[in-house]
Amino acid sequence: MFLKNIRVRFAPSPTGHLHIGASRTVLFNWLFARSQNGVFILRIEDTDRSRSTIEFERSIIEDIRWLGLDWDEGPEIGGDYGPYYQSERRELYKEMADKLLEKGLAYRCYCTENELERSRKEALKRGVMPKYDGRCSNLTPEDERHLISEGRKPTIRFRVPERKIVVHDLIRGDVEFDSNVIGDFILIRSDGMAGFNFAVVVDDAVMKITHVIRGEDHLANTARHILLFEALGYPVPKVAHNSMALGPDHAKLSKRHGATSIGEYRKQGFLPSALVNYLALLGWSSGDGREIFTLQELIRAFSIDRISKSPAIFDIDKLKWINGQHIRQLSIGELTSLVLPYLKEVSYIVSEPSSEEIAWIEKVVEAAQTNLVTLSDVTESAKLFFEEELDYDEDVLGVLKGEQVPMVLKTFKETLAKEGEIDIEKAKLLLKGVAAELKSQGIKGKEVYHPIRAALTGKLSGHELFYVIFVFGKDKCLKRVEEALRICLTP
RNA sequence: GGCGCAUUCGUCUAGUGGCCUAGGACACCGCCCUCUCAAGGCGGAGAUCACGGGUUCGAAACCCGUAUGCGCCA
Repeated sequence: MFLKNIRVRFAPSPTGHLHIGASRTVLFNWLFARSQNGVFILRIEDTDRSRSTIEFERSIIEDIRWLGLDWDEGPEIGGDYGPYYQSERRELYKEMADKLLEKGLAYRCYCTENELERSRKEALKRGVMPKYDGRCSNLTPEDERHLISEGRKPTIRFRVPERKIVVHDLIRGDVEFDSNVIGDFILIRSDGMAGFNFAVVVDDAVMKITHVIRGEDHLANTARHILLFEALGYPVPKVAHNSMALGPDHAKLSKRHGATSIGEYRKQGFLPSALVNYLALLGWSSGDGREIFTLQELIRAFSIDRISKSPAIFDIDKLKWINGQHIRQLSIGELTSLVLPYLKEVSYIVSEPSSEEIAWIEKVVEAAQTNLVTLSDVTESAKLFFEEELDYDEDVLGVLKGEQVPMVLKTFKETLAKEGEIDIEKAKLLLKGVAAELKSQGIKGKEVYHPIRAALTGKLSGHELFYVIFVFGKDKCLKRVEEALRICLTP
């Protein structure tokens, strides 16, 4: 049933926040690990010290956790294959590079940036592919001594063998590359830091990664990786490259397209379960047409071979729809606690609410639930319940001036006055009763409900009326009806 | 410049040679429900399966080429 001893990893660079594209990759890795009873590893690729920051690292970790994805090895929890920061693995990279140097599979290159740049331009001018020409590949010890005496600091380059390389991609099938299009690339830079391609391979090899699931942008690099795994004497992990996430203009998703980081979606009031659900659908499908999933359900349904090959455009409308679906599946209690921060933000709630207040807020939430697309919509939806003053606009006043209105409101008021505590069922029945009574006097549905809505809310649209009565309670309703009666009786 | 990947309704996708006069979902439109806005239910419109050649009795599906988009290398 399960593949054996699966180990996968997600390896972000802390040079920015966790964005949509990357979070889809984490998700796929995590889902694969969980569905195969495997191990999910988080590794921080902070080799680029100038661009990496601790703030980004924290933000990425926080966002992954918020999405509901946990890791078995990595930052904060450690593991048997650490350290899980590339910046702490310099010695290892050096050791591995030295091994390749010894075996003659790598060599020191003393060319300077300037020299390389010059030959690159020249190649370009001649219309030839600009790749490293291997001029340092056969230096004698004497040559090297001479170059060092000039004060040159060497890089270590991989001696790329002549051969065909076939990448067996789990999503794309076999992809063939010819190594003669790859120049001898840098393993260790002159400052001693490992190059990206070398660090990834060393880490994946030593951490015993069995499956590499990552973005399509690394597909071509995989040819280099395979060469390195073999040179180092490690088994080549299985690879799967999922497509890119694009903006509506088919360009790679970026700031121009609005919110790109997971954190921004969280602030806007998207649920982690909805985001994960949408992300899964963006480039994967269950095959049976099902679209709404919880994380647990995704684990059961997931398989790598159902990941699609073509790039996917991020569609905020569909995300919104899925978010609404997830919001409607929440219990009132759950939704209430999720919505509290938004109510506090606009000062509808100022201090920690008592259990009595919570009970009332839950009523508000119940009324609002089917109207919400994002959690933050609650402030708009619940406005009516938190603001004391009513502002009747033109249309509303028009409705209140209707001929039948005094009678409707009086009937409503008198019926309500006889009631005790009001719950949803009672509110429904009460409205029905009022409507039935007035119907016998020739006043129809709309002429009943509309004025009552206008009187209670000052609006002509909004929540189901019985919710309004339920949330307001008897006294507030009576007060508002009396106010409205005064208005409609004033000529 | 070379190499690689991709291409089915506006968008995400189903589709692994006959079930495809191409199915579903979002968005859009209409109807129902209803005091209203949503939600929900029902229905509609929307894809010459990028294009051109083949292979085959039969192709969205397999092969070749072209175009476009994207990526990688430096």
